[in-house]
Amino acid sequence: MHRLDESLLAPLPPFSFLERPQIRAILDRATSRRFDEGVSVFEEGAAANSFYLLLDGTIRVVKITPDGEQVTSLHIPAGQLFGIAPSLGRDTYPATAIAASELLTLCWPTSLWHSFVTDYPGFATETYKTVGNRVAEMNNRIVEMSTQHVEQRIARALLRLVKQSGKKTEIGIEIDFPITRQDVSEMTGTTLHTVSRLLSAWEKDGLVNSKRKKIIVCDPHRLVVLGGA
Amino acid sequence: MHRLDESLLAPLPPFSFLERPQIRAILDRATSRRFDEGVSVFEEGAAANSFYLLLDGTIRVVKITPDGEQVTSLHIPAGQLFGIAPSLGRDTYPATAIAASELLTLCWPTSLWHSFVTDYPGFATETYKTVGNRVAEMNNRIVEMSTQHVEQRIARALLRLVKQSGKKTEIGIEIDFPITRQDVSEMTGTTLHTVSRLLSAWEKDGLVNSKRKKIIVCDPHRLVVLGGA
DNA sequence: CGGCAGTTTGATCCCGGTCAAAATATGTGG
DNA sequence: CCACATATTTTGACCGGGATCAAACTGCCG
Repeated sequence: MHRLDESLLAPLPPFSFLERPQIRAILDRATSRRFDEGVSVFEEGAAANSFYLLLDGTIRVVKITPDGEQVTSLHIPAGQLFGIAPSLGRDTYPATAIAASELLTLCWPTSLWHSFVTDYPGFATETYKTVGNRVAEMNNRIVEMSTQHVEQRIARALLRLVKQSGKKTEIGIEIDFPITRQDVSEMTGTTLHTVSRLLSAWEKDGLVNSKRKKIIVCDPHRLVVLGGA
Repeated sequence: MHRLDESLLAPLPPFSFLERPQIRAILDRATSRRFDEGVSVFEEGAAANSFYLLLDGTIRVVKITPDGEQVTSLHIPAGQLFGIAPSLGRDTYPATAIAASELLTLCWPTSLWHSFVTDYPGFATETYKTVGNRVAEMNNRIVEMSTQHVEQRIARALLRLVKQSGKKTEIGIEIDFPITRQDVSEMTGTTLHTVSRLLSAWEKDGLVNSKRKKIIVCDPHRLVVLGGA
């Protein structure tokens, strides 16, 4: 295992209050792991033996229903902790984490969680802020699903992805990991058919520009309008 | 303010690890507050000045959309903490808490949160378990809304309420706070009309027995079946 | 170049929302 | 204790968004 640089962690919220030696200590106990696109980092219900920091790539957090349908509850962008079941007093992962793109992660055994929380000032606070944001996002999802039509939900889903993992191009903002119509439908509780029809229509209107596994939002503002006043 | 008894808190999870003197100290800093049915304890977006323990009654956690629609994201039964925005690093309440029935609460200023967490062993851990359960419940809501039909969602919503706040009667298990068709529709993302129709049909089948603002589940098992294999 | 993974598009159907109105409880003041 | 106002529930008729079924099309990779 090659030695990781401290400047990697210093700017990230959970570690931003720490001194270099502390970061060094944290890094020295970390394992670096790579995952290919599509593989799962851990599965729902499995023993939560490790927690992770996402250095590069995007995580898709999914739940799988008894009859095999997938529901995407969240996307996690680079720079955030994930698999932090212990923070909520769980000893098993509440959902499956899938690599939406090739991933680079740091990984610690869950047994270290407690010492991180007690030894490193700000670690707990910052971590719970992250949890808080995710809870807020889930809450919004629930409100959306209860009150909005499919078109609005899809518009908002795209905007969320763009805000979180958008990469500027000349033509618009691109979602910088591979994403299919099916993926979008699993985020919004619809079917790939409906998503396809909608994207086609939006493409005709110049709102988006999408290729196979790629979506570029060209006119975010009009998408916001579609997403509901 | 009359003196509260320590045996009130001792059996509740967040305090179960504490000694009597510690509980005494906590109680002495608490304010006891009563709320009438229908009033709101705090509003979404308001400064989170206090956190609460629900001694008696049921809380309905709602979000209100820009166009005035209400969405119920959670019900909280007696014995649990609520309004614990500080635990997720928020300084404002993420949702509105409404008294589903007459309430009795204890209330502490948010400024005490930090000292509770650091001074009382097990307090943080147990609290985060509660948060974890609520997150899990929200996750389930999302999965349900994405994959299930209205009938299944309503069946599950009733079962959840019955499990959480059920009171046994000769005829079945009764949801022990006033609840209207409208309330159920706000929990499931439907309309009161659909809920009414369904409840009428279920009543004919002997599955439930409902009066104005009252729902009694007579045959939970068949309801589980309806809720999805 | 064959084959799979992803996308598009059409045709059809039905669940559940919307509109409308009446029936039934509950509460309140005189 | 009754009469009226208000809140909740019920039921019917209708309709439309989006799921479902079906099939063709289009990259893309080995």
